[in-house]
Amino acid sequence: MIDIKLLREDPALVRASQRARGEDEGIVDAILAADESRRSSLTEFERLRAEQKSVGKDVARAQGAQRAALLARTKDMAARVKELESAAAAAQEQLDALMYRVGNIVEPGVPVGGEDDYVVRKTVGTPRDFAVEGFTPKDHLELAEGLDAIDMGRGAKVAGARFYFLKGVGARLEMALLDVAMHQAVAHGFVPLVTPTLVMTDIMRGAGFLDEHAEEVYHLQSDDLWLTGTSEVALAGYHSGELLDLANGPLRYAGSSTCYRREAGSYGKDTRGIIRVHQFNKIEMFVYCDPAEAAAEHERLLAMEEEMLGKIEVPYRIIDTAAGDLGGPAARKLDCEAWVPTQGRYRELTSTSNCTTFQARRLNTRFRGASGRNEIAATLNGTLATTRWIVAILENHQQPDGSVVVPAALREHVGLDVLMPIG
RNA sequence: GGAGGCGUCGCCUAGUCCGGUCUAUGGCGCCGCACUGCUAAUGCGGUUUGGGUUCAUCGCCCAUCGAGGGUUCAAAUCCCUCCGCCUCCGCCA
Repeated sequence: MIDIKLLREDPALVRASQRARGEDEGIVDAILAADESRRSSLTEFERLRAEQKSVGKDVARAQGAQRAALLARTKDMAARVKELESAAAAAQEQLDALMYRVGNIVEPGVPVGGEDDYVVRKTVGTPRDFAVEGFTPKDHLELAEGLDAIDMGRGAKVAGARFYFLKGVGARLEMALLDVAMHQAVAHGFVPLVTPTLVMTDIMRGAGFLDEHAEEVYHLQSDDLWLTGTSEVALAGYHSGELLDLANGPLRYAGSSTCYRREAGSYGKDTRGIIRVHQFNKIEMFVYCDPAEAAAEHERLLAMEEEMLGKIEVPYRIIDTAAGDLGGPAARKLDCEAWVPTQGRYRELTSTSNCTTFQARRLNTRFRGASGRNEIAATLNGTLATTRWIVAILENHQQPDGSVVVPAALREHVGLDVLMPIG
């Protein structure tokens, strides 16, 4: 949620941000009006409540007929106070409902437009030329089946479409990848956390995952808990309601969790293999810091992702996502996309977002600012490894015989230099 | 699964049985001022967090005793639900 004071003081800024996102800018005026009515109804309530309290003290002191007279008066007043209180609460609710619909203020410099209007910041590495090498590359699933590394059929039998088993070298490869990512995180001072994957509604909403894409999230109705699509959710909730000490710099965490996504509305997209699945594993970086340091911290998270991508030795590019493609909490989002030979295009492997104070305001996460005042902290997140990385590793390191060379940095963790087809 | 105890403004703590004098007690810590070669000690004052009002300051007001409801003229205090911590019993490993 953005700061209502900012909206009051600089509505044009909020309108511009909404416009950049391709969202309703008329909501700004609706909020100003709702804020006005909230404040006037609150003032009205508070005035009568103050009177009620002071008369209540007289009641305590009064005796006999005088007391009865006061009671008659305060009885009516109590009913009126109750009305005004619920009117004020309703006005607050109305304002909140509108505020929850406003995305974070887009960071200056973010490209304007939609999904296809990203700006490529940098391209690293050169895709292999399989024509020159003299063979047609297999896609990740065909390779994995040859290696007996992924079993989609049995995944579907047991859990349905978009579920799978990682098996043998597939399982080993995933664990190695997550392990290498976690080691890197620790080496850079991140604190490892294995997080809950079920969270309460307040946390899910606070992290910003129930605003527009609630249908993307699995919900356990009988317990009213939500399955997280990323450990970002639990990590954002980790310090909710707390006053942080950031005097020694940002708090940096590396969360490890299984992630669950309903993938509603993606029928027919990426149906082959493990590119888009309902369940996968991820190492996620998460940072709490002073908002003044957030942009610099964002670059640090990106550097972490690049270091990790360097270890799997695949060509990739970095894109600056356009405003219209940002999630509500993000002020800026930078994705690293790896080259997938059989698709002839780059696919997202990591995503790092600067959420500034958007999540922390909802989750009431503050810190003691330089001025001595309590301020809302900034939060950032970024991917360090996911199951999907296997796709890029298999396809980019395949050989004509269907074997796959393990990138040097993973070899010790996998326990193999080359993954060999079975049979 | 069953029985019970507990949660107070940084930390500890009084208050809850029996509703009003709670504007939440006291200690520690912290901040300011005074005194003082310096430090310490001492004294005095301040010290939850949000919000409203105000151009702003001072101030005034509202909410806040784990969270949310309820009863009442009035709730830290009574009732209900939830969250968390602890103890015991049962069951499973």
